[in-house]
Amino acid sequence: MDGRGDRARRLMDAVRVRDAATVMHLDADAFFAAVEQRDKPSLRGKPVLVGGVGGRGVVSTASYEARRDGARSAMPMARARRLSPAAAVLTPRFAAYSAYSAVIMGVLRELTPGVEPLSIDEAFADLAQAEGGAPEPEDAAARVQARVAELTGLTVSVGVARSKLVAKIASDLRKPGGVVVVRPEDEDDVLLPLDVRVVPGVGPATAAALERVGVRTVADLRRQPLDTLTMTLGEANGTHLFLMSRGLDDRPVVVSTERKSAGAERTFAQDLFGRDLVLSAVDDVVDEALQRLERHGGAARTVVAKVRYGDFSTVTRSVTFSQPTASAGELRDAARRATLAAGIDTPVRLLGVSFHNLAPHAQLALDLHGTEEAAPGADAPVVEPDLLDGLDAPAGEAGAAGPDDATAPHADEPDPADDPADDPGPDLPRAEDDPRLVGAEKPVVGRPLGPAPTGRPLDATNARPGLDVEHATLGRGWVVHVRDREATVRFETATTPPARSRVLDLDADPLVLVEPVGVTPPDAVPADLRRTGS
DNA sequence: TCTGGGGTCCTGTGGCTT
DNA sequence: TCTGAAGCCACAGGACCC
Repeated sequence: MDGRGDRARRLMDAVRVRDAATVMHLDADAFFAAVEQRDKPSLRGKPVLVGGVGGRGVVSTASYEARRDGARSAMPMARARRLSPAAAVLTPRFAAYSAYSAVIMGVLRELTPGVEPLSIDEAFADLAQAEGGAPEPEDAAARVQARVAELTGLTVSVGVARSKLVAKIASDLRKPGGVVVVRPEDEDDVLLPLDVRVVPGVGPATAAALERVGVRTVADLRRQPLDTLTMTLGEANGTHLFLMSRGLDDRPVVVSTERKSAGAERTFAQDLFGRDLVLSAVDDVVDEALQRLERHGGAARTVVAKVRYGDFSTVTRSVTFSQPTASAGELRDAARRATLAAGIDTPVRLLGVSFHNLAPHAQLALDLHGTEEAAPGADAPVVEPDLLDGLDAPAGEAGAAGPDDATAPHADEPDPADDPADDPGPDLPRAEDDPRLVGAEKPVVGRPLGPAPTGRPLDATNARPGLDVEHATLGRGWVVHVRDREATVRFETATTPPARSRVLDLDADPLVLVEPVGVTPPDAVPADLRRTGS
């Protein structure tokens, strides 16, 4: 065997795969849409699209009914609506999804302490860590499904195998509501015929690169020498796929992972143009990013600004401090500088700000004792001086930010006359049929849309289809649409029968935006999943 | 058809230091 | 003093995931 073959052999020998199917992967089916159907009984069995309801929105999740019409995740919402014209289009309610997610993760933790949440609707569970030894995979999967259904009314798909890779692929094979257990001796039969695109890490670009060397299936992939894959896909990705095609994956189930970054970004309904407008919008995005940062340590050393232009090209620029800082002022300044460094001379579609190299507040207090009010430059980020000048320069004296920045030729202002006054929408919330709703979704230029604040009275400016509201006597319901001072609402919840929609005059019958009702967490319900004697 | 928003990870490049 | 190599780091862009 030559040196290259030796390398591949050493690589394979270094992987220690389990000898039994003890890694479970759980995936909630059409999660966002399923939660909406659960909380809104009138939508059960009907097509539902959850995602951005504005003109530039995309679909986060399509219910299975909408998928039958051809709607898919990541599809532009406008196209999904055309494919599924009867679908209810709803804005995401992350607070509700988080509550359901916590219940599902809790169900897994009843089974084993080794639970690794992957996202809001997915997790790995290490059955080998279960108290009393690993249960039978089919048993464990059935119990998890039953328990999730009992507590949330949702269905989940489960895969169990000896590795994360195969467990994840398996959970996707029989959606929705399926259980697929792949024992080691059956792995090749399951894996080899599959399209390479089912392998996690193979997206459109990698799939296209593989196609060029004749690889379409996992079997094709396995026939490729290690060198071919690393030359085609790079060292890390090539090595990864070489091993994955053989089911060689010994990544452990890790209970907690450290957050690496936190940020926010916003796409505007209309492109922004003009230095003042853009910088004002940056401030709003920074505010959101700072809130996230606060939840993940509170301090950061690197600030990255992202600017996407009207032609969808994207530029990022970063600013790094010598020490982490928790000063909102410093972080905000850095975000503004980085945005200017990226360039805002052409119309801006999206602005993003993210914080990296995170550090906890407490550590920061020691490290940066006394520097909070330090003179400019004491801990100055590394940027070109002309950008620093440009930020504070009076209009017309800006440096690299461009000569026209303070005198933008068409700096849009919010236009009160923009409010349409057309037909009311139909019963189900369909933004394109309800111009008021589209209008409400349009940001005041330079002021991106945030989540509607709860506790506020509902009106045409904060209405989004699907949000929870409460009426003094009619109780809880959800917004179908709002036109002027007239709101269409269905007063129903997860535990009521489907309700007809009602039209209310908001002056006579005010409604308040409220938080979603939670679901009962598993530790509040007596159960013993671990010992059910099989 | 016209492309969200939250992230992680990898790669190529270039500067700095030894 | 100059030069090249190697290692490290920061940066920017891109692919990918849900």
